[in-house]
Amino acid sequence: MNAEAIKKSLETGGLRCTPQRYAVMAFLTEHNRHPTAAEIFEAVNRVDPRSSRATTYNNLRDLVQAGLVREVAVEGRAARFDAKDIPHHHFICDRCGNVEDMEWYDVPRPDSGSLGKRVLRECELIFRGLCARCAPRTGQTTHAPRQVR
Amino acid sequence: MNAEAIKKSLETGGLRCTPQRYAVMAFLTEHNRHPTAAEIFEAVNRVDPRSSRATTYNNLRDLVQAGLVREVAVEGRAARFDAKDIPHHHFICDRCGNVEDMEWYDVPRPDSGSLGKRVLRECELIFRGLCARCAPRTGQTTHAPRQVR
DNA sequence: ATATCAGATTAGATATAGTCTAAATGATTA
DNA sequence: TAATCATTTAGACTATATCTAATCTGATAT
Repeated sequence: MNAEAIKKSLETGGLRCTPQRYAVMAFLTEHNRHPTAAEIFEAVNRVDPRSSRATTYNNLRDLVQAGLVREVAVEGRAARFDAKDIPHHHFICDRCGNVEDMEWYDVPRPDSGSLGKRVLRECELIFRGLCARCAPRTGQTTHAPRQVR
Repeated sequence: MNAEAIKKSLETGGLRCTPQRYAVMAFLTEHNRHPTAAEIFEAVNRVDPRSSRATTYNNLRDLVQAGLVREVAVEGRAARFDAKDIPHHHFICDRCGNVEDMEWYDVPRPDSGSLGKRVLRECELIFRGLCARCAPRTGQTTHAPRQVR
């Protein structure tokens, strides 16, 4: 996503394209490593324009509300963020907590009976297990049932 | 799940059945409202045996590690817990953050190609939208893209 | 050009959620 | 009984995120 596209997507989302907001969005589109708010704050402050911690959080919240960014809550760890450009699912590592993108495929929706009066917005598939780096290692995971075998 | 069954499931998970641990597990099997750690702490302290905050957290972590309890991270809110007795998916309300059980159905797994060297433990389906209580109301959601229509 | 004003940014205080520590207690084994 | 290990506890501490009140910015109106 280039500068113009980012600018446009912000405006489409009803958000003014401020330097700080742009920096957050640009960082997220350039890195699909699902950074935490703290990492984003650090990253955008390594270069101008600077941005305070509060602003980073404010902008992340605005971007999530506008539907441009997704917030991924991870058990026992800081939330992670990623640009919602290409649809995808997530793989969360039991051991290191890293979030990785997984190829998207359609998810069967629940039938309207079990949905009741609820209004469904999206179906999200989360895979859990050990990531490629953690799989070869042994030892205990931090946030998952112990591995039975 | 009766007292004996809870006791047994703890022991199967390699956990001693202490009064405090039992109280946490019993509360979770009796209430499928996905309480937070704070709510569980409060609940088990309304009756004997009392349990400190640290113990409540310790026991929740032990129960999760033993695979008896599931921890559900919710964006911007405290984690929620539920007994893993009957398999089910989750519906998380954009507005109030409540977690509700949804009828379980089999999820198509990713093909081994996209999985790579990762080791898959489970596939979790999360539905998002507005719960039955929030759906009729208007106004802004806290942690979700604004509703376009 | 200047005034106005809503939105945005800021530093730092505050709140919330969860973990850690060290001591005491309780259960199990030798 | 003595030794050992797991568990519990109160309260300190850490991490994550939000709030506050002052200031700044830039668009629009005058």
